[in-house]
Amino acid sequence: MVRTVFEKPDAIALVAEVFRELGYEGASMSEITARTKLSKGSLYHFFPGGKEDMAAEIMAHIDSWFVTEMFQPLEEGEPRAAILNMWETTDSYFRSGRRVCLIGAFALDETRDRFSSAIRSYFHRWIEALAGALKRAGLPRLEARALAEEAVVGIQGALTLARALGDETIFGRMLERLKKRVEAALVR
Amino acid sequence: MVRTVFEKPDAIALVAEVFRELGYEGASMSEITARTKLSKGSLYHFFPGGKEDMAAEIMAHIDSWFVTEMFQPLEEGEPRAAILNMWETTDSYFRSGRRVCLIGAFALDETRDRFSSAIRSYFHRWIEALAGALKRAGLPRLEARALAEEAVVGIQGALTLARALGDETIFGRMLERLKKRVEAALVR
DNA sequence: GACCTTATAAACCGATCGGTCTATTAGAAA
DNA sequence: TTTCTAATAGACCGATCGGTTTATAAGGTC
Repeated sequence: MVRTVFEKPDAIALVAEVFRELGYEGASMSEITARTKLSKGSLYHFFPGGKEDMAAEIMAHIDSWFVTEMFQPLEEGEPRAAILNMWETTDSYFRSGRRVCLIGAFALDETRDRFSSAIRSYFHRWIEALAGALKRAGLPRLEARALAEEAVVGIQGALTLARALGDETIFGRMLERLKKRVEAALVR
Repeated sequence: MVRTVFEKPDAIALVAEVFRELGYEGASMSEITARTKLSKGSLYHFFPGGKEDMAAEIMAHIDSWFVTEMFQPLEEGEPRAAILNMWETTDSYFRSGRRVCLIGAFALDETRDRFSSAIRSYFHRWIEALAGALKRAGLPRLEARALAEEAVVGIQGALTLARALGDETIFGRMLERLKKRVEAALVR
């Protein structure tokens, strides 16, 4: 009998993709084992707390990825470069809109109540980090805040519509518009 | 024993609210009976096809509501008035962001595959209707198309973030921004 | 009041749910 | 090579799933 041995980071990434595709309730243990090829034994070995544990670890993993790749550069780095990096990172992470935002999806149904603080802090930090960078790049505080909010809203909305319409181009168009708007505000 | 007698439109509205709160997979029959006070007998009387039937009827109901209240005015009425009506209707329908867009939520997980054509046509018609009104109000075709897309994207994104952040004000702010942007484009 | 259609209640069904448990294997350490 | 721990496989569990069925009550029509 051939057995594949996984390590926890791989398990997190594999299970994450199933939650992304099926949602929290839709991702049954049998679907998770079928799609990831991880047996129940493996899953409960890595995630003793079951589904809720999996989701929590996945969200923490996503959050820390965004912190290092996007939020910290926005918070601490050269603001204009960090903002340009954000557009790039967003486009590649969400695969030009073909990939769902798991944290955004969790926010919509009752799953939100289980993970409300993780969900809230993810989006809050994203908006605040971007607003901070915009301010350091020269925008007045209120304008920076509004523009940051609008960008994160636009990204989430575009992800929803990309899937709803089955349209591979809408996400890129929206990202381009947001980028132009930010650049226009900065040169003004 | 006291029995309450329902009619189908009431049943649709009650079940819709449960799907909205729990999502398609999360809305189990036991949760639906508990929250709506409709027994299984009643539910399968009104919806012989079960959950899938319920969801399909609910989406059709929502769609036809939007057609009469928003899309047809945008398509046939005086464009500026219809657009103003759209902001109002959107704000009140989504209860200033406290209410989830069920069709948008269905688009995110595998539920989309069951109802893909209904989901696609709802958003497609919304964008096209708004783009048409903007064009009739004087905007060039491409600009009207882009602005319409941006408005629907912004509404969906604001709904996601309103729930994610537990913020009752973000939806109104976003709607106001979109409205301003449309008006600015029209007077230009 | 008799009759009939529509709607309701709840017991019941097999299938699947999330989760537990035991036995076994892979692979690093000595 | 022996030993030990981390990882895997899958049978098994009670609870809940979506759905069916039977019996009964509501409420309009005559």
